[in-house]
Amino acid sequence: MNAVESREFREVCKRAGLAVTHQRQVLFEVLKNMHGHPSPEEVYARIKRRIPSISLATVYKNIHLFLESGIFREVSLHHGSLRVETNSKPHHHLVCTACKAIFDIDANELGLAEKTGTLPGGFLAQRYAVDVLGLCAACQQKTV
Amino acid sequence: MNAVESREFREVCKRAGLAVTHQRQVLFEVLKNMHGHPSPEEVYARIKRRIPSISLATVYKNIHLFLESGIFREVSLHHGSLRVETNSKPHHHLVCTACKAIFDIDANELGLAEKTGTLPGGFLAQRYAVDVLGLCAACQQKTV
DNA sequence: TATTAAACGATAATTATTATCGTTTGTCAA
DNA sequence: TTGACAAACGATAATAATTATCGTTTAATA
Repeated sequence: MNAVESREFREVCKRAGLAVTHQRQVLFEVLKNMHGHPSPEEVYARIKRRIPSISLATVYKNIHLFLESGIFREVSLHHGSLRVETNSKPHHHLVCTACKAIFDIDANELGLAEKTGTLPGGFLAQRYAVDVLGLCAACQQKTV
Repeated sequence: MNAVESREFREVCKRAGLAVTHQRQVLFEVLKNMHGHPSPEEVYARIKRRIPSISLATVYKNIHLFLESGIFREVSLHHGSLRVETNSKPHHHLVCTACKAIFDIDANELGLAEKTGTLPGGFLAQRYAVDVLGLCAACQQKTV
């Protein structure tokens, strides 16, 4: 990491109220240089090559801090335990980023023009699952 | 459950190649009558009121069978372990329902008209996370 | 450079889920 | 109807992912 990147990282930490530690800095770099959607274990394996003594717990804690601070995002907004969809009508989800509540919205009410058929790359699109992220009415009140 | 519903359930099981058991039938009814996005534990609590001796393992096993057979869906397509998004550009996901692979696609390449601002119900929409479900090129070959 | 809060590493604990296994039940053919 | 056999069941052990705890180390800042 060069001087400019290092300064940037210090800025990022300052904004998030995080101390600048070696582990945190290397994790940041590693994540920036990974591709796709790595799991904490995969990140841990990678960062261990640079800091063999690092703990898996430190990786988890710092990934969470990065997510909370908006420095990185997670792939699935509602990962965690299995949930069954009981609404059989075509619908999408309104996900409140504050309270994590999920509301259903009818597909036609959201009115997206969903392209099915073959997409670039040869992917055959069959169905769209849309999460609209934002704030529910109740949480908008609270944050005012 | 009346005679018509019972016949329907038998049909559903026949199509899925599943035996018609009492536990399975009650689980089916309970799921049909629940709302939202219940977890297996919540379903278990509910079904226990009608079959106190039922095992949590049975609930899990049958929920999975229902999901595999397409009788119900699960809320998140890529639930399970935490994944970090390393692609900082606005993009969406192509999710292969066969091999579970996730490919990124640039938001503008997908070209959805995303309505932000306040939606019906007072939800403040800030960002869209779209999963396009279908089959990747490789899996289309296999299923031919 | 001394103080203090934050972060670290090791690891125990927890949670969600899956596997195992002996017993029971549903299916199907005779 | 019944008997054989596969499927499903309940109890619970095992596993995987994640989080909590706690004594030690390190960074912030006065």
